[in-house]
Amino acid sequence: MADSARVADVSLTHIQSFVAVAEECNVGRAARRLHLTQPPLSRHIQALEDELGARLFERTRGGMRLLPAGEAFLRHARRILAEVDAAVLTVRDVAGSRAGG
Amino acid sequence: MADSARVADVSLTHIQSFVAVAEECNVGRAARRLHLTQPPLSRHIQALEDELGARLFERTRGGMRLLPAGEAFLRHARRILAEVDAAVLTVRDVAGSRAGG
DNA sequence: GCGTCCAATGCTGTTTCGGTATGGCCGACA
DNA sequence: TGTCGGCCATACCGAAACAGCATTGGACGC
Repeated sequence: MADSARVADVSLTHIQSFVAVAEECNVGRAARRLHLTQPPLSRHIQALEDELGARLFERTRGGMRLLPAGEAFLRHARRILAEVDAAVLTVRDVAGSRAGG
Repeated sequence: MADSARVADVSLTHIQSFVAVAEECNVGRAARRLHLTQPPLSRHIQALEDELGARLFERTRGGMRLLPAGEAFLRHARRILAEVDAAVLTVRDVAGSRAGG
């Protein structure tokens, strides 16, 4: 259909979850960092992998290790989050400067 | 705390909704384009404005017109969506080339 | 074998979300 | 002036999504 490669069902929440897990190499720790529990975070990763159609982590005995696809995604993920942050700040700045003076 | 300006509750869905409305200058039309109905889309915009703490559109008699804050956000929004698209494609490419050969 | 550490899964209560129906506003037109 | 049509916002409700708890299952160390 004409919807092309639509942004799919990837959500910012899933992306944040992914980055946290990638950095901690451990779902439980990442969960705490996100003020979440392990099961939903585990499902976030699964949902993301499912949506992307690619496995992002290797489940090892000790935790989670990034696969090549995961490393590629991580670079984009960080940029996306940074861009969202920038967008929020920009808007608040523009609106603030108009409202404030 | 260190969560600072965290990506907040802005969601990709809201961003997509915003872009559609910005381009159509009309909630109903944008809704159809997104395979949605007008009320939820109207709520997306409100939620986004609420989250950002800034009004993005001026509600005029004929529809929606971007305010300065909205124009600023639109530029970021397009970049975010493009970045997400790129991320998805990259991952599928990396995973595909490894799986396929 | 037993205890430990990890991620995954089953289940459930709550929250979120989209759709329908409706309201309020304003201009066009007769 | 009264009606019609187009617009966005709100009220309400049923369905889907989500987080948390409890538990399972796999792998290592002792």
